[in-house]
Amino acid sequence: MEIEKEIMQERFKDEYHKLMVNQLFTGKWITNLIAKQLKPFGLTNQQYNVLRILRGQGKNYISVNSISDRMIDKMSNVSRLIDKLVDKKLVERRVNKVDRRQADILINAKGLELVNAVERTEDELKSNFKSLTETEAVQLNRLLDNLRG
Amino acid sequence: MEIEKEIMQERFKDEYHKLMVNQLFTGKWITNLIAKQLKPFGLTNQQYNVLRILRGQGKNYISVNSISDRMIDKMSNVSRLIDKLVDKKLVERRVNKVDRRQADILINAKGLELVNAVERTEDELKSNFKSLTETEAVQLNRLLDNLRG
DNA sequence: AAATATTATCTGTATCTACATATATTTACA
DNA sequence: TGTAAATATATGTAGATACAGATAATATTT
Repeated sequence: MEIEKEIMQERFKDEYHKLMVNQLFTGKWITNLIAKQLKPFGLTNQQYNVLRILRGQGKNYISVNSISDRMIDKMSNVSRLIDKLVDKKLVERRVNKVDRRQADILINAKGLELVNAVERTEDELKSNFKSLTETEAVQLNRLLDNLRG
Repeated sequence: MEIEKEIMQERFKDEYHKLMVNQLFTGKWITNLIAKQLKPFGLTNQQYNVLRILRGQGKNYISVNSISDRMIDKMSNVSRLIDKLVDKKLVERRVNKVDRRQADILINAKGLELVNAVERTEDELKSNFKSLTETEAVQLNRLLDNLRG
């Protein structure tokens, strides 16, 4: 649907202003779709993002800072986010032996199983985007990258 | 910058998955830019969004529900958001005489002045998007609308 | 008209988020 | 070596957010 209709606004000052609003709206739209996908699994979007990052590291430990660098939403409290995942027994945390300031994090079997279970529901999520052809998706990716300069 | 570099991920499963991540990342990027713009004015992104909606209504009162319909982020607590704006003496709230369930909201002079003051700083915000030509902006808007189906 | 459903807004609660600051450890360098 | 600076993570706090449910007024049905 056109962004004008989504937020009942008839016109924008210029194409850039419209783009800003459209971008914010679409970002929120996807965030909510993912939140709904994750709800049955008891995970927040950020927790899921962290679990996927950890899965990508395989059996290698990774520091809190490195996780933050790889996150979509580079928020400030990866610490407490990890706390939650430790509480849920999805990841392990231990002090790095070489640099004792550093906390090393590793996903465990239960965590892996959970990410994989979520991923099995991806088709339903993706069905929301199928109105774009792959060519358009490529084009959109390129424009978004350009937008951020 | 390419999204792969922004989040240090080498590859995505497919172009749609990349698009989802890119869209979330870019949405968050803009959200943060706006938050920074608003900080000196003591407003949150949603408060600013509401004030602009109210300004668009001129001297007409508008209900809490209608505000919600027009918001970029259609979150659940417009009530408490309005509370904040009332506390700050930027808007007025009164009970609708015809339908007493309904709360009518109106922006006041101080509120108008504040939105206008923020808007005078828009050029700096927009300078972040100038890497796109207007043609590309039109194209991006169209693709985002298509993405949401 | 009384009972029921619907609508509009508000409130309670747990959790999340942003920001500032604290703590602990390591590095740099005088 | 000893002290300051830098780095990595954690914590305190205020406020924002999502969700469920409460309250109040209006509309609909019987």
